[in-house]
Amino acid sequence: MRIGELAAAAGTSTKTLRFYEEQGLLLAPDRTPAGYRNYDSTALDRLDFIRRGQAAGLTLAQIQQVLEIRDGGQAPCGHVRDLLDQRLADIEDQLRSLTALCDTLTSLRDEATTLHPDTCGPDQVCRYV
Amino acid sequence: MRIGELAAAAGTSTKTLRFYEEQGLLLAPDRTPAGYRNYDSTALDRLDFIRRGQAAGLTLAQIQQVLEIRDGGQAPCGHVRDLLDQRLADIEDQLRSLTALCDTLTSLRDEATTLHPDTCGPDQVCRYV
DNA sequence: CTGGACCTTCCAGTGCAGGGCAAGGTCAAG
DNA sequence: CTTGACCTTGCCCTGCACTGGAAGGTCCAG
Repeated sequence: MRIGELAAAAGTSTKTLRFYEEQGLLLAPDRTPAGYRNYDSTALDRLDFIRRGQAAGLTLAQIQQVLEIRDGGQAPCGHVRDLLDQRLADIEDQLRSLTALCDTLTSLRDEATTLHPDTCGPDQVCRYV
Repeated sequence: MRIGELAAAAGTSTKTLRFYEEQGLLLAPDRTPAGYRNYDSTALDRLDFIRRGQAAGLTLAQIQQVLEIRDGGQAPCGHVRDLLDQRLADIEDQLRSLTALCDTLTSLRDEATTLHPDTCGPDQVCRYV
């Protein structure tokens, strides 16, 4: 399987695949005599795992760590649990601050709708913000 | 008021102030004979506005647009309303996808807690993700 | 044998919001 | 007179996940 086929199968670009290899996410595949990368089907599984990890909000560096543990022959379960816990805590923080921001913006918006524009004093930049 | 004083008063750094000036967010202040920036108190108001805009999730480029309209002598109200609307829509999207992600992660975590690590097959990278 | 699709490597840039450091000028206190 | 705190400009660096382009090699159909 050449790089273009794998990219198409995984729904990504050849650029991205070479980048992943450089970052240690994809193992360097065999090469044809001409130097072309020659992937086997496990590469696609690996890409699917990377995609699921990204969908879970992990960074490429974190995904790389998990793959490295697995490549070393160990089950990365404990590490993955820690990563998921950390992500959950981060996301709950983000949710809290986004919710607060949403409330603030909503009330700013409501003021902006009910107040007349000409009540803006020249002394302030904008009474809405 | 020199740049260090203004930075301290605004709770930011001199680097940031010079950066804002370069980006058109702060007007270029007068200079002392030695070439030092000499701010008046309106600069602090402007920085407060920038900080409020950032707190509302606007980018510096968007804040700069609002300030530019205001500097041009017009009230930026309509534009600000549009920006706030856009931000609100974006945030609601973010909230939706974060909530979904949170649910997904929570169930992944629960599986990771209840399943034994040794049920991980060697054929998959990690059954948790 | 030629054209076009594909592959290779390397270098550089994107967006956001600054941070770090160098080399030099200025000012007030001791 | 010197020390130290502050100021000036200029240039590159950060993190994240890619993306673009140049210059050249390979493979297959017509």
